[in-house]
Order: sequence, then structure tokens, then C-alpha cells
Amino acid sequence: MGRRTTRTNVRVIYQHLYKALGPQKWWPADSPFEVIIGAILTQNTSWKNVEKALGVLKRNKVLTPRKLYDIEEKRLAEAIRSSGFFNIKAKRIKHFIRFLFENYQGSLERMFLEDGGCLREKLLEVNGVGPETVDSILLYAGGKPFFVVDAYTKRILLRHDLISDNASYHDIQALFMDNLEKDVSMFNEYHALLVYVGKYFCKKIPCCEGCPLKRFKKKRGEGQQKRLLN
DNA sequence: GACCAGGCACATC
DNA sequence: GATGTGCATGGT
Repeated sequence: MGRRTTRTNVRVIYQHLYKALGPQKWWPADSPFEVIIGAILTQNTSWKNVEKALGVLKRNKVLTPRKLYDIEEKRLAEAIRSSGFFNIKAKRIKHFIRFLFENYQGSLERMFLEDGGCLREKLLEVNGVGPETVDSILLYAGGKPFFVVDAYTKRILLRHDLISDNASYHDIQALFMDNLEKDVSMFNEYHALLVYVGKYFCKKIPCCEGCPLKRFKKKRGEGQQKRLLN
């Protein structure tokens, strides 16, 4: 019918964003281990505050599995103070590190040998590692094709009427994973691009001035049909 | 001084 | 299963 489907919309949005903004070079980190610690530290926190905390860990030369295993939780909390929620995040980092040592002798290489789906289930059991954190770890530290969904992603999709307000994390992730090739570098860029748009363009007003998606018009998508039914 | 930021767990209904 | 709340710093 030549009718533009959700699948097409999901793909076209990526093309618009990539063309307008180019590669984002995520995740900003020197190692997969730094990605993981950053993923925990950035929970509901601006990246600037996370960078400061990571800087303290680096300067103290404790940004390694072994050092973070040995460090006293209280000291760790103090080091990451700038990232906010520092007591709970120190606990969460400790939980992950213990998981890493108990199951993989403290080796990320061994951990990532595991099948992606199995590893995802196991990581979700770690207290403090939820769906977004686990997918960030798998994609950006492990190079496994899992799409990362965050608050920006949901906001942008809502604005463009591609999901309903009550869509779950899994619903939104499926929207991408069912409609795109499982391409790690594309998933990498796509999520980073959505974060960029969410940060700088998708604020209070639908499609702020300058947003690369301002001219994006989905055609006869599911959202419009839903509106007609209401 | 309010509001927000690359969430998550836990309590309660 | 949905909804509310605590966790806390630092920038706008």
C-alpha cells in the first residue's frame, strides 16, 4: 500500500538524526570497566557530575575491579559524592563487583563470553542494576546488540506519537529491536543521538526550534489511527 | 529557590 | 500491576 509503517518511522528517524548530527562517539570512557561504573553513576544524574566522580576514582587509581573490590564502601561513597545518591550508588557498585568476582573471577572478558540474553537475566538480578543500566552495560561495554531505552527516548517517541503514555521499558525496546537490524554500532549511535536530541531540543514544547525531527512527519502511523479511534 | 539530570528498589494499595 | 517515595549533588 506504500503506507508508512512504524518500522519505517523507526528507521527514518535514525536517518534524520544521523544525517543532521553525525556520529556521537559514545560511550565516553577509556575502558569497558569505566563504562559500567559510569552506567551506575549516571542513574538519574547529569553526566557532568558523573565525570567528576570518575575523575576522583581515576586520580585515586581505584577504577579497576580489584581495587573496587577491596575499597571500603564508605571510602567509595565519599569518592563518588559528586554524582549524587552516593551512598546507594556505592552499594550498587559493590553489588556489581561482588557479582563479577563470584561468577567470573573479576574478569569482564569472562563475563562477556556469556550469551547476551543469559547475561542480561543474570545482571538484572544484581541489586541496583535495572533494565537501562543492564542494556547500557551490554551495548556499550560488551558490544552486544541490546537497545538502550531512557527517559529521553520515551519523551521523544511520545512527542512523535509512536508509543502510548503507558508503554513499558520492554515495549519501547521492542519497538527498536523488532524493527531494526541487530547492529551494535547503529544501536550505539541511535541511543546517543536520542539522548542528544532529548537534551538539547526536546524540552517543553513539542519539537523545539532547530530539532532535527521538526520536519519529521510520520504518515498514517499507528498513533494517528489510535487518535481517530478515540 | 524551584526544577532537572543518560534510574532503581521498596512499600503500599 | 500501578503508583508513590527515598536516594543527593550540582547546574540552570
